[in-house]
Amino acid sequence: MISIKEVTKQTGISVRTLRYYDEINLLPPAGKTEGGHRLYGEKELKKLQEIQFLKTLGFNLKEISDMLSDEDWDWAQGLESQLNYIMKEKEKILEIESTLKGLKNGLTIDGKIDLVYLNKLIQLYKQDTEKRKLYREQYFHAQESELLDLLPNMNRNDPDTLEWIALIGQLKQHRDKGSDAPEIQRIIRRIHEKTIETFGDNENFFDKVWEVRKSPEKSQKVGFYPIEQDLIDFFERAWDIFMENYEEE
Amino acid sequence: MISIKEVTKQTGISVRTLRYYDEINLLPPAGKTEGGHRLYGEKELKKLQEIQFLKTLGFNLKEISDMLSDEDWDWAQGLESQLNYIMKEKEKILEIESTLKGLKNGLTIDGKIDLVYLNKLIQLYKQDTEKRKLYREQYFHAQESELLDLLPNMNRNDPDTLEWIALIGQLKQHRDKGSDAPEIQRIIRRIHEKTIETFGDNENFFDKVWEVRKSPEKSQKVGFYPIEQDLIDFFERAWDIFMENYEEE
DNA sequence: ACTTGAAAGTGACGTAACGTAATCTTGTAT
DNA sequence: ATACAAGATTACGTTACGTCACTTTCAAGT
Repeated sequence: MISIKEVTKQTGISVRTLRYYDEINLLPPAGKTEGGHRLYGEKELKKLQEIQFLKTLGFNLKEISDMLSDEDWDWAQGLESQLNYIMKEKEKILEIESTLKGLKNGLTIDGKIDLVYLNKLIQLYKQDTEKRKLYREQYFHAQESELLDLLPNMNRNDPDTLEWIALIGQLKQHRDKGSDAPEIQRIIRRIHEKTIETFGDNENFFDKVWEVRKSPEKSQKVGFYPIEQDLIDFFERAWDIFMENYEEE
Repeated sequence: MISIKEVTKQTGISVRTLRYYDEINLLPPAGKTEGGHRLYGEKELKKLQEIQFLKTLGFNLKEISDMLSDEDWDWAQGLESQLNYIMKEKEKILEIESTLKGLKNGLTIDGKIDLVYLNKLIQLYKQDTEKRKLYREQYFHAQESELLDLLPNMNRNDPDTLEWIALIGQLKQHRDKGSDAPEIQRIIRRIHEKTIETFGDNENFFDKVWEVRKSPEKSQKVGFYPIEQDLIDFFERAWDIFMENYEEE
């Protein structure tokens, strides 16, 4: 029989917790002193460890109580349903993660956030996975469709995507300097390089992407992140200027 | 100006929720009727949508309140820290998932669960990833080490692992029938087939695995799931019988 | 035996975001 | 004018404890 203090020392579990477990009858102490101080034995220590372990599995105290008190508890069933629950939680978390990343990327590009608009966009995105796929396949071949995923994807967070997004963001930032300004042309050069790195010299594909990109409706249907029309126009002008100089060399 | 009922119709949000948002001053109604009934306008509807959206991102109402009331809210920072938080939650969930799967598999093999023992095992497993790797490399070559992961791994849930586990479980179930019983020999035959499917005819490797498997200490160091000694012995006898008949053919 | 400080006891309130009564008042359609 | 739906207020329940506030018990030293 050891004191409550000893238990907390050995297990790291707080006094309050032990009192609470006593209160809800999950783990009553083995006995009490005359003065009413709780005393615990080996059996209780073991049960305490079991409780802690089951807690790490995400069970709540009620469930744990049932499991440990019911001699005929159906572990297979219990674990299965807990796993189901956890898988659903995982799905939720993964969705949140991808939405957050999308938001971050959108913020980098736009500098501000229209929450309601983005919400709609995301709802749309979730619902229409199938439709979007069909629409994509109309415009692009199977191989090309894979290439599409290399474009800024909003929901990814890898260095590659980040650079695309950073480039578009920079473009926007310096837009007021005019499409032939050296800063702009430097950015365009990098975009050009990156395009070649990413897509090789698949010119045809690049043109197709550009055609879709230029139409907001088509962009939405394929699932591109929306970029303001005037930024797209601005980019096109800057791009043309760059290509003229580029071809002269 | 629309009534509270209209709002719930349009948004699906409960009356209680709206009252609560009013109470904590997150979303006060645009006005009230003489009798004190709440009235909402377009602005409030939009804000409500924003709140709902931010809630799906895992923010709590206090945070949302701050974000929406502070004109200079640092979205980049806020999203970043929320993403951090979510990533930690994801880690937790993933750990729970893998532990639950391990438990399920252990249950299939043993038919019962010693929670404290398993807890220790899992703690050990988490701590000693590095040590285990080193130990593995002493016994097995690099390529072989990859093959090891094809063995029943406790924390995986793919059909392949499940079949290994089912086979071991069946073996245990019918152990009382003796190592030469037809049921046992059928199971062994399947194990033999599966071994060849998995490892090809890398006999040398299989012998090494077997050597480690036969020693509980070595098994633990390499990270194999613990199987009772007498089950291993039983399997060895059954295996020998099978191989004799097999080689005669 | 007496004192004293640490350890333990028992309430009771707070947390997050509402759900769920219970009871009373207001709005509105007939 | 009346009836019935919709709304208001108040308050308790939920989870797993943390954190006071105040009182009592324990163990050690004198």
